Amino acid sequence: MDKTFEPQSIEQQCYEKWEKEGFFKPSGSGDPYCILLPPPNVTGSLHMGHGFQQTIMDALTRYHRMKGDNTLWQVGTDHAGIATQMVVERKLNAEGKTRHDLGREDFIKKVWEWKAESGGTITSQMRRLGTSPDWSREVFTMDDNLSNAVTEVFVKLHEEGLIYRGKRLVNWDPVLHTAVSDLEVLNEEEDGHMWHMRYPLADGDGELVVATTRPETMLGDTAVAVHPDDERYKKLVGKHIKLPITGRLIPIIADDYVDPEFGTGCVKITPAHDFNDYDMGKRHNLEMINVLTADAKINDEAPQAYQGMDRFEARKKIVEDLDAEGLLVKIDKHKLKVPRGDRTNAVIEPYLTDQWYVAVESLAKPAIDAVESGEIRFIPENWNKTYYQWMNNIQDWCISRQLWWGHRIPAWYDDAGNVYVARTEREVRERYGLNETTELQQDEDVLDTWFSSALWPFATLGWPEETPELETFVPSSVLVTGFDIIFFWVARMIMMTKKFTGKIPFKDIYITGLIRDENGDKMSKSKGNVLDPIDLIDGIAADSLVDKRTSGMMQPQLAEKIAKRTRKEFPDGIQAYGTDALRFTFVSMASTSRDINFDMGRVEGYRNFCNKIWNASRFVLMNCEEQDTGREGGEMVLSLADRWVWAKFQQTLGEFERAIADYRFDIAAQALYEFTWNQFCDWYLELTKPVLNNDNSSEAEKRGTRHTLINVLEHLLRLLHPFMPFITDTIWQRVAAVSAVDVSDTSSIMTQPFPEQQSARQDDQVLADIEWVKTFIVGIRNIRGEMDISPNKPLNALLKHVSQEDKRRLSDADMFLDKLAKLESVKVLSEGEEAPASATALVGDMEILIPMAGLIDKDAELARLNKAMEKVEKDVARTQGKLANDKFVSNAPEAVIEKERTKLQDAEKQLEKLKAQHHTISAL
RNA sequence: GCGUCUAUAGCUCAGUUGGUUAGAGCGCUACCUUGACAUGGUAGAGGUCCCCUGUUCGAGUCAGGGUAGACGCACCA
Repeated sequence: MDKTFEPQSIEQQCYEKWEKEGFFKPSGSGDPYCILLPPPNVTGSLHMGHGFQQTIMDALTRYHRMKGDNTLWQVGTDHAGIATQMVVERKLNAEGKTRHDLGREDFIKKVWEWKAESGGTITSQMRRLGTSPDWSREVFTMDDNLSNAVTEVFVKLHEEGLIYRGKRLVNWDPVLHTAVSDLEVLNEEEDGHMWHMRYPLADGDGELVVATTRPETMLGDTAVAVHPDDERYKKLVGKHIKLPITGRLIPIIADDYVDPEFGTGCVKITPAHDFNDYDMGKRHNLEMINVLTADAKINDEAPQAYQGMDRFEARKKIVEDLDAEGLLVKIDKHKLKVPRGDRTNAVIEPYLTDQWYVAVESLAKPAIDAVESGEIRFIPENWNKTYYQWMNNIQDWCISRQLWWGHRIPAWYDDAGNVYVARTEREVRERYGLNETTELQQDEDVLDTWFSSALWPFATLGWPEETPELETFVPSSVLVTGFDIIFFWVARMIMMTKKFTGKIPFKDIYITGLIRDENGDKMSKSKGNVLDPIDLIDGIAADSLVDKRTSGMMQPQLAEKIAKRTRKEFPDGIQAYGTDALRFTFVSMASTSRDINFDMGRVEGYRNFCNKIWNASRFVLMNCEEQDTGREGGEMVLSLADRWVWAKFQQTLGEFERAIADYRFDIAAQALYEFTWNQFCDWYLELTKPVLNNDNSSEAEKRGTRHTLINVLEHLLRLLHPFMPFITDTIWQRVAAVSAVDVSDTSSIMTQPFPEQQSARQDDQVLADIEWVKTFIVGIRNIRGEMDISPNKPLNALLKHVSQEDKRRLSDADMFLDKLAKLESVKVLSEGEEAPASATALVGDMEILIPMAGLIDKDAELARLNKAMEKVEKDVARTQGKLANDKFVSNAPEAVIEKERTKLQDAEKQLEKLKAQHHTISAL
């Protein structure tokens, strides 16, 4: 094995083998365990959020697979209607064409071509991450079987009256020319103005002043509203306004919705361009005049002077024109929420169009019940509040999109405009008795991408066919996803899966935090702080990283700043840390918090951890390969350390499994790290050396230690495997051959069973014994460290107050003590025997004395003692205070009081010894 | 307006139902190339647990109030 761990040299071949051997498929036996991959956009490439969530899913998948569960990780990609269409359109634009030049059919062909070429990016990146989904079941949301499911669901919901078509005000993206759902609209507060405009009464008898943030919509005003009880305007209700510029007559109406305190108390009503006005228009039966085109220009409903003008241009002109006529009262500064499309960032326009909707209320009810009853569990739990809040106020879902890429709506129109819904045109004709002479046109619209995503839990498993997978893997075990798509996706899956299978889609919903940069900023192209997980795996030179961060920017003016920042942060680029280090970083960051600041220092730390595992394994192999490890039998004697490391391993295994059951991957990772580095490497490996490098050790002792070395490592690799698949499998190949593993199946650690709890190996006595050994050794090292005694200088130790148990431990562990503390001799003083002036360390009641002659400086030792006494004195004072408090003694549980008493006794004893020591030394 | 979350070492974060001296990694200091590993070892320094008031024998942990910040939903033209 190489001296340092080189991840690049092992990962690729490992993965190819796993996939080729079919290790990712469900075993077909055991309890079902299933995870659905949230399908990434087929246009996408792997970002830190994917890396994070997929590492967690893969860890769970590998863990359950090793546990013997019938484990399926269902994988697939999403056609991502808007995103994909935009990507391909942009490519066309670069060639000087638009999608309209191609026409619908050819454009869609182009998208499929693009998908065939570039759609595999994200799945190949997933492979780099070591994920182990069942690729043989990979699906795409536009595949025939999924498309059939989409059609089926649409038709069924329509039959039940839960899908309907209607002309309503929708959120219209004037750049994309499509309706979008409420969720796709982001409302950000922006600086704007409030214009106060004079609306003269038609009878010439006065005027009303209305206040608006959107003066251009006045072209579509069909009323002015006041509050019914507003004394100022009461008598005007029923009269008419002569609307400026257009000259139309519009009524003054009364409605509770108007807040008399706000603005002037008079509201212009534009039912076709404002959601509240729309509702009021319905209530009062007002005319709805649409004055905008699909790209938000003024249409020909408006006076000619404004036609064809962009809405913001028209705003300016209208304000000018009103001002010229003396109808502009004032302009105030005003903050308002501006709706923008989440894809285009264009200002969204409420727009009157025909769209398809899902009536969600009846679907929401069972979906709420499923969480309230505890059948579905959010982790962390508080996310259910977010879920309830939305579900209890859920609005009908606009599912039609005026795009070309997506599932086309299975509805057909005849020349008279009648609409027929069925699976195919032929079914329409059969069902509605239409012969071939009736011309039918399929609806031009496609469905919201989330409509098909909502079917993911059952459509991927074969629905509407009744497949065995559907039977076995619905509900799935856990959904791992971010809180940003609870409404978009999670809630809708629950509704649809309940509706169409009667079952819940998943039992647990593990909501992960959002990965941010080290300053807590969201990673974004425009901030130039994006990290690519693949760059952390492979490394990247500074120049390449700068190029990557500054190319293809929406705002090229930021490039210079980003380049500078990047060079400052990564003057030497990013090192190649390898997949296992990155994965371990992800799991160790997976605590319950909502935002996770990604810290490069941790990746480096965990890369070092990989190297530690690598080198520890080298040590083990060096001592076990071509040696007798007890594989073929033979007498074995286990040392105290051997028995201890097994006990410690058992403890760690328990902690790990508890943490995984609680989805506390950070705790699980911490347990692994701590055991591997601080116990196995720092202590156990050191403790094997006195046995193995000792001519006095018997062959049975050596065999026992080698056996323990290789087999604890073998178990440890299996324990680590779900988090660090590559390094563990690579090392395991060599370890297995020497260990007690059955050689008939050593193809991969992946297919090995997960380590099991063995009560025979739990041993509290041996744990305490080694604690004693550690305290002994650390005590001596302490003296060395603070007294500036070279670690190479052999010491002679004297022991005072040695109990029977100390004596037993001394005899069991003497070779460990001699070697690790570098002792030349250990002598037990008999009671009353005089000791020379010494530096001391305490192990319980026992005192270790290192004679000072020629070694130890008096003042240094006094300083050290003073420091120790100070600590203990503080402790004594605190504990005494507690015990002197009657209230504490009478109220606290007996166990707590007892603890305090013991503590005080120990501390007092210690203090006494330290004082005596101090006294002796001072007297020198 | 309604709701959720966060504040602990220089930095990034853990800290279970209240109960020993509040922990880890990185960084920092000193020493050490000891035959697994300098991507290492040994020893160490470093904390007003955001503030205030309570509850309690006892509060980083519970309650109330505040400060600073993040987010979601609904919104007044």
